[in-house]
Order: sequence, then C-alpha cells, then structure tokens
Amino acid sequence: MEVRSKIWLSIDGEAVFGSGREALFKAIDRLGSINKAARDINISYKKALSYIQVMEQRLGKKLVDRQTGGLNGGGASLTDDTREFMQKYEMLEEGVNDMLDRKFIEIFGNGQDNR
Amino acid sequence: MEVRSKIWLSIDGEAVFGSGREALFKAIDRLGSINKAARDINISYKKALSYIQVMEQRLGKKLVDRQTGGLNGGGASLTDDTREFMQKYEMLEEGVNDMLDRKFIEIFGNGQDNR
DNA sequence: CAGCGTTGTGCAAATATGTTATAACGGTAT
DNA sequence: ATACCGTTATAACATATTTGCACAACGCTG
Repeated sequence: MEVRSKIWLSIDGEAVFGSGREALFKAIDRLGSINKAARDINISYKKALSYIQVMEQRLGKKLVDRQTGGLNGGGASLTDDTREFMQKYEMLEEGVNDMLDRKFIEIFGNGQDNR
Repeated sequence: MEVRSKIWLSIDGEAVFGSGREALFKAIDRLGSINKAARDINISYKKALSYIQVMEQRLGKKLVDRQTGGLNGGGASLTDDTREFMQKYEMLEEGVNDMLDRKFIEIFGNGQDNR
C-alpha cells in the first residue's frame, strides 16, 4: 500500500492547474506541438486543448502561443507567464510528497502487513 | 485563486481510501445505514456500495458489517479494522492543508493579482 | 502551387456515471 | 401465521461525459 497525493490550483472552485496540466505544458515545451504533447502523455488532443482553453479563460492570460500553418505545419510554445506559473507550482508541490512518504511510514509502518 | 489537495491510499496503483470514502464511513457510523449515509453525503447508493466492495476486495478485510432484513430493515456498521484505518488516515492528512496554505501564500502572495 | 503537419471543430461511437425498478431478507406488529 | 417495513444488493435503463475519426483552414517550403 502506498500514499499518493494531488495538489491543484482552482478559481471559484474550478480547477485551473494541476499535475495533468503541468505534464502537458512540459511536453508542449519539449515537443513544440499540442498534438505531439497530447500523444506523448496519453491524453486526447481534444482534452489537451480543453485544458489550455479553460485555463486561459479562467486566468485571462494567454498561456500557449499557437500557430496554424507554416513551418512544420505550425506548432505551439509556452508564454513567459506559463513558465513562471509552472515554476511556482513546482515550488508548492516540492516537499509535500516527501513529507507524506515520511508520515506514511511513520504511521502505517513500511511492512507489507497493511493489505 | 486557492490551493487544494487530495491525499489517498492505493494498492498497485488503484485507490482504496481517500476523503470520499472517509466521509462515507463517518456517515455510516453516524446513521447506521449505507443508504442513508450515501444520501447524506450526496452520492448514489451504487457508488457507496462500490467504494466499500472495491476496498474490501483490495484489502482482503471486512470493513462494513451489513445486515439485510431485521430491525429497521437491516443496516450497516463499521468494523474495528475500519475505525483503526480511518484514524491512521486522519493522522496522515493532518497538517498537510495548513502547510499548503502557508506555502501558497508564501509563493503566490495573498493578493488577488493572480487571476 | 501542390504538399506537409499543425490547429481547431463537428459528429458518431464508446465509455462512464446516475437513476429507477425490483427481489430477498428478517425483525415487528397485527 | 402473516402482512409490513426499510434495508442490502443487483439489474436494467437513461443520461453525461469522453474519446475517435474526419475534415477544413492555415502558411511555410520546395
């Protein structure tokens, strides 16, 4: 048995950023394309686009520059706002997992007798 | 914008306990019935039962004693294993939200300029 | 100016979730 | 005895949500 956790940011109770979106943004940054990024992290293109659109609307900021047509058919890249956002999110997440793992072993023990 | 979190326990990657199940168990303990408990926390009876069944199967333990027929038509009550489990889970959860709130303000500031 | 791979959208299919109906059960009051 | 009651549990059905596929528009490239 293991402990797992998820941290996300929301506005008016609606999620705008979490580990799923972070993975998407990282993949976009690496691959330069929403399409390739979505395939890389095993979500549909539609879902990826929806993530971006909802978040941009809720934050009122452009997060992913998209270009249709052109070199390589187009592509996508992150704005500076997005990179800053991701950095802050990582700071927030940092330490929480380690703390939880320590607490888990402290409370449940690290044996396999809990299943 | 606010930070939110969720902690859960899983076995082989499949969730077996989290805040949803905890709320259900507390309601069962209070109301003595899966049916009433499910209505109380606004989930379907089917989902409530599924929570219990999956968790019992994965843990290999009886978590909720169920009686069909009899006084008041039957009912449900928690086993000692379940109470112990809930107690440990609460210990695990304790402090995490406060720590996150502090970190959030520290990183994002408490102003309203992040939306 | 045709070709390429992308963004973005519409529609059908599939999957997940929620709702309702119903049977079996066993104390209780009649 | 026996009808009644509210529960557990399952099945059948209905509704939401997600996914898959097709396709148009785009703009650089050869």
